[in-house]
Amino acid sequence: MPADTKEQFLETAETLFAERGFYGVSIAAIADELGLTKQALLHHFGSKEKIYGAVLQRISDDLQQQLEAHALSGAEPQGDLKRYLLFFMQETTKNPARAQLLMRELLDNKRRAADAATWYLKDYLTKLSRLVYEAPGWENATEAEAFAMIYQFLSAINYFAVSQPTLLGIFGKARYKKIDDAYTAEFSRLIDEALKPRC
Amino acid sequence: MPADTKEQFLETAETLFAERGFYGVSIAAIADELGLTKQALLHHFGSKEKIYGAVLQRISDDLQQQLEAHALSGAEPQGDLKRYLLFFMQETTKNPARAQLLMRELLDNKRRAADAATWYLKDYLTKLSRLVYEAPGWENATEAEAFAMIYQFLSAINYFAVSQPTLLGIFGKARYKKIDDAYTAEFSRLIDEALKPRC
DNA sequence: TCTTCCACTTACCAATAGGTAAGTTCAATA
DNA sequence: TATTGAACTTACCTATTGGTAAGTGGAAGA
Repeated sequence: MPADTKEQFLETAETLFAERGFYGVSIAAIADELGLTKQALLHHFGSKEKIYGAVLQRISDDLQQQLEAHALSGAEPQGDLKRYLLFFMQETTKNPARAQLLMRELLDNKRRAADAATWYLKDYLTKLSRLVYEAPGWENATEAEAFAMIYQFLSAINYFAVSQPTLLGIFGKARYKKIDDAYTAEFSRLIDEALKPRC
Repeated sequence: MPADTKEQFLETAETLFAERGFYGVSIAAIADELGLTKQALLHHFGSKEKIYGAVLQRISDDLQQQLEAHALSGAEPQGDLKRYLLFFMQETTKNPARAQLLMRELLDNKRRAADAATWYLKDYLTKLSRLVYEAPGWENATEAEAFAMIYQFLSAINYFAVSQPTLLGIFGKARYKKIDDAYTAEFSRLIDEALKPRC
C-alpha cells in the first residue's frame, strides 16, 4: 500500500474515532468515508483493533516529532518549554480532534485488550518532563514535581479543547470567543508563575 | 418505584457508563448487574437514552448541592473558592468514575440527539464562576476572565482524575503516589497565584 | 371474592456489529 | 502470452444491539 494512501486512511480513521470513539465507529463507516467496502480495510489492516493501533501510533510519532523540534531549538533552553506549550495549545485548539481521541484513549485504554496509551504516550511524556529540567531554577526538581507541573498544563490545554463544542453550546459564539482569549491569557500567565524557580 | 431502588439503579448505571461509555454499555449489562432483565429497566425508564439522562441529572443535582454548601459558608467568602476546589479535587480523586462520565459526556454530547451536558451542566458552571466575583480583587473581572480562571482548575482536576489508571500503568504505584502529592501541591500553589488580585 | 395495577418475564424482531471465505479485476513481471 | 500478487468485492456467518408485544404473578383495594 502506498504511504500516502495509508496516510489518508489513517487521517480519515482518526477523525471518525475522535468524533465517535472506538466503539462508536464501525469499520464499514470508515470504509464508506473512503469510498471502499469494509472488507477492503480489513484486507489492509487485519482487524479494527489494528486500524485503531495504527492511528494511535501515528499520533504518538507526530507528538514526539513536534516536541523534539522545539526541544532542539538550542539557543535559549529556558524558553523552550513555554514556547512548546503555547505551540501545543495553538495546535490543539486549531485541531481539537486529536485531543478528543487522546482523551477517549485515556478513558478506554484500561478496558481494551491492549492498554495502548500507556505505551504509545509514555515516551512522549518522559521526553516532555525532561524539558522541565532545562528551565532555570528547576534543575533540582524531583521527577514527580516536574511531571506534576507539566501535566497541569497539558490538562488545561486538552480539557479546554475537548470542551469547545459544549462551551460553544452553552455560551454562544461571541461569549465563547472572549472566554477563549481570556483562557489563553490566563494560561500564559500561569505558565510564567509555575516556571518561577522553586524555593 | 421506591426512591432508594431508583437510586441504586442509577448508581449502578453511573458506574457502568463511566467505565465504558454510553455506547459501550448495553441495557442488558446494567440489568445483569442489578439481577434483572433488560426489559425490567426499559419498563422503568422507557429507553436507554432516558436512563442515561437520569444519571446525568443526578450528577448535576449533586454537583450543585455540593457547590452551594461551600458557597454558603458565609464567614469568609474569599476562601470559599479555594476550599471548594480542594474539596472537589479530593472528591474527584476519591471517586474518579464521575469525572470519567462527565468527560465522556463532554466528548459525546454534540453527537447524541440531546446535547445533554450543555443544559445539565450550565447552571453548575455559572454558579461556579459567580464564586470568583466574591474573591478579593476579582470583583471587577469580566465574565470571561472569571470563567477562564475557574475552568483552568476544573481542567486540572478532571484531567488528572481521568488519567489516573493510565499514569498508574506508566509509572507504577510508588511513583504515581509521588506525582499525586506533587500535583496536589502544585495545584494549591497555582490557585493561590491565580487568585491574586488582577492588576 | 373480584378487579386492578404494578413489577417483571418470555418471546420475538430488525438492524448492525466484526469477521471469514471465496472469488474477481487488473497491472506488473517473467 | 502466461502467471502472479495485490487490491479489492460479493456473499455469508454468528453475536449483540435497542426495542416491541404479550403475557405472568402477586399484592392492594373495592
